[in-house]
Amino acid sequence: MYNFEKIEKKWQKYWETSQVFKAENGSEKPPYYILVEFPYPSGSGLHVGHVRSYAAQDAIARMKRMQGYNVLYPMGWDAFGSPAEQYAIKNHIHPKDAVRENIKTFKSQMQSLGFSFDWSREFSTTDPEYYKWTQWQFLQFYKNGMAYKDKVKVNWCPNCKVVLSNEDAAGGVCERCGSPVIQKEKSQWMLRMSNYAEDLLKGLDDTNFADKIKLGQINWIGKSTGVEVDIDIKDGGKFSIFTTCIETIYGITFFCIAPDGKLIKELMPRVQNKDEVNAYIEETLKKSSMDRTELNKGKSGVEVKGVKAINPVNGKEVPIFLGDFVLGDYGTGAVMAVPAHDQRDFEYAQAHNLDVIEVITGGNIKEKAYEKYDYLENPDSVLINSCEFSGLKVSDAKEAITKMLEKKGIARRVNNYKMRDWIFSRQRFWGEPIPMIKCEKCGWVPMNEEDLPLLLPDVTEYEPTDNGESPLAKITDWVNTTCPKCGGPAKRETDTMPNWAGSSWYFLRFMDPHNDKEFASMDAMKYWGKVNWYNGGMEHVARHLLYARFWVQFLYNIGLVPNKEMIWTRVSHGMILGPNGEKMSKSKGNVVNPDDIIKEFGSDALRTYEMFIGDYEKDAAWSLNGLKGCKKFLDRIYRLGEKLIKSDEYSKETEILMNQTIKKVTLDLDSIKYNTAISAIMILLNELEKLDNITTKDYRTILQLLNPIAPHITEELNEMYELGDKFCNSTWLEYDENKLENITFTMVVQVNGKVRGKIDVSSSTTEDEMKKLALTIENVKNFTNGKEIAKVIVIPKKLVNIVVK
RNA sequence: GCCUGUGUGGUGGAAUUGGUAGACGCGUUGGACUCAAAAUCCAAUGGUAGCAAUAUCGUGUCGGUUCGAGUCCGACCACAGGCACCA
Repeated sequence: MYNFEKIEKKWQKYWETSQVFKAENGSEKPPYYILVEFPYPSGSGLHVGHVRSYAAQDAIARMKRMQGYNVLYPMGWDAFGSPAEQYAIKNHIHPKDAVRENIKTFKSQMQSLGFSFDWSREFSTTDPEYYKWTQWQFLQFYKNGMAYKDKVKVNWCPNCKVVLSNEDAAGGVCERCGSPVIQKEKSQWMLRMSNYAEDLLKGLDDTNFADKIKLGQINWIGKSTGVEVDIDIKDGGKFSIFTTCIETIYGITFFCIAPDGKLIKELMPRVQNKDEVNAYIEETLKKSSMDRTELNKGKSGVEVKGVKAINPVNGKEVPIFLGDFVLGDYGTGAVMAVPAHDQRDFEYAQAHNLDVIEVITGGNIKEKAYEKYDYLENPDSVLINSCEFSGLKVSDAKEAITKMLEKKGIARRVNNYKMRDWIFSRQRFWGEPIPMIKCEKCGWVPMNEEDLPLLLPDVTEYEPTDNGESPLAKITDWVNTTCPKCGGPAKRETDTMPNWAGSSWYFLRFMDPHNDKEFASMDAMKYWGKVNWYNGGMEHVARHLLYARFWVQFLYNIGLVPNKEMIWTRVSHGMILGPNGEKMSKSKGNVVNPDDIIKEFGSDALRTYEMFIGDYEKDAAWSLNGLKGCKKFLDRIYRLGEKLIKSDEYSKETEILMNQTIKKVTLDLDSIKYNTAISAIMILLNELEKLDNITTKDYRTILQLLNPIAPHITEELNEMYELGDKFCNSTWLEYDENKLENITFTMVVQVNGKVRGKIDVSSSTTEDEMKKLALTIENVKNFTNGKEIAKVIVIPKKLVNIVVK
């Protein structure tokens, strides 16, 4: 048992006063930027899950420093957002006061874990010095035509009285409070993210994200390539449809249009069954797009009577239906329906008694639709019932029909994206105020950049208004202002930004956090380059990562950042689950507080355990016994110092293992395999314990290998036994390539692939010798005697497999 | 429904990417030390049979490829996450 409390405090103090972890901009050392998602400083304090990722990145940071890099490992606070606001509403304190307290707690918890953050770069997204630049960047979006105000149908949470982004309303319920989301029209600030769909896809090639993470991005963007076709309406008018399956155009038996789209409004005067249609529209508007697009739902819809569409390829008159599965804001808000070759259309046709016309051979359309996934893979499928295109293969028909329609001037090849523009307004208090002013004469006018930051006022009420306006709307002193353009009376925008805003560029600010001339200097950003490792939760992979990439790409395009992608590798850690294997939560009573663990076992033990707990990228359940095992390991490391003899050579018995372990730990830390790195150190410890004496070099080496993971105890022992420089000022370990191989190896002998014997032989044994030796083993003879040896396979320095008949 | 993962002892997990399955840790059992306990140390520990040597079965299931499969291929099952009438 060592006095971890005293030791840990001592070294934390030393690191703080000596500023060894301070990163220098423009240093001659090669830069290395390690980033971990900055936390939202919640009231409940640091979670053991935070510890996992900070400890992991800390280990890399410490090793990289020893390897001679100028490491930037910063920490800050993502402190805008609704939990602080909700807390403020409940407890009648200003969110900024609550946030200040929470940050204090988080910071002291982090410091008690000895993370090597460069605290000189700390900031919070709620600091006016920071959000000034978030506002400034918004103005750049605006000035470049990328921000606009639009009346859009938005997800409205009646409980929180806020508009939610499409992403925040997943599942048809408010992400924050769980209430059902309804659809409501509201004027919102929007960012033209859809302009970047193609660039965001292409940019993935310039990153080193894992495939599953790239796929997450690709799925969000949701590109589909197809054809937009103009459709004439009988007796005047027309509309467009978008399809990815133009080859089925002769199979159209009806069209389906969005109940919430513009087209139905235009058609209304001609509609015969107005009551029915209106009722259906009203019904649809109650539903979120999530509800509308849910599978296993009745194929609801009504025919729009009195209006017919003309199939452009054969002049047939076709009925038009309203269907809520067609969304007004995706594609053109209208689709062609081909029941023979689309299962959804097929079921719709059955429900509404519509024709089914087969146009591609190979399926059984009496039972179900023969869909593109199937016919595209069937080389025998050809078109039928398609006039001059009948007999063509599907891929040829696709091209031929498209060309024919293009020639007629009624079709265009287009790409559609699921990803929509980013709804950037929130009717909240605790966010960055949007620096826009509405003038009676001039309309929307951006604030003068030199007037930023636009500060949040100090008030006592944070409740949103009942009509959904931000609490800021009630503060008339703040709202009333003058127009920057004409000087006339004007009002400020009262919406604030979403909390994704501040986190979309914080990694740039860390490169130059105290700059009051720019959000970060080009020199600083060029020096640091891309973030080498970005760690965070899997839950942020789709949204946060996409927003951040979009933000950076925009800044790049207006010449303000040096790279189009600023993040090279993204790593996501698995969750730490409760001891029962379930997600930790207060309600389940399975929350582990890191403070308690540090107090009882020390932060080195906690760090070591969380690194040893399992595969870093997978979830793992908390285990007190596992933690105790790691504490025991550190105690043994401590006691190992009792049998030191002075020597700057490795003990002969462990020289090979030493070199092997240095190699393994170095490689494992570089590839986030912390659990096997620790396991290798444990194996080394087991061997060293067997010796009567170990050399000071042995000891220093094992301590240094462990230092990135358990920095306090290793620094202490290194100092106590005067083994050398402090690790935080040392260079990393080298291994000798010539001393990685043992003089003997265990040769495995198989007969027909089954292990029948093992024998230790010299590493210099040749393949022929291995063969001969194999056949001398008694048990091997038992299986080969009297049989014909057909083949002998030799894997050098590993095994011999004898194949007998 | 689609996409992406995952599936290995009592348990957390290893396995050099096709070459000894179960490293390392936990737990359990036995032993040493102790008046006793804790701590520590030593030994054993996938199932079955056997005193043992050893044999046999064994990485979700069923097949296949291979001298050899946890790893590759095909089909399926279960769980987790994501997306979704996206035309």
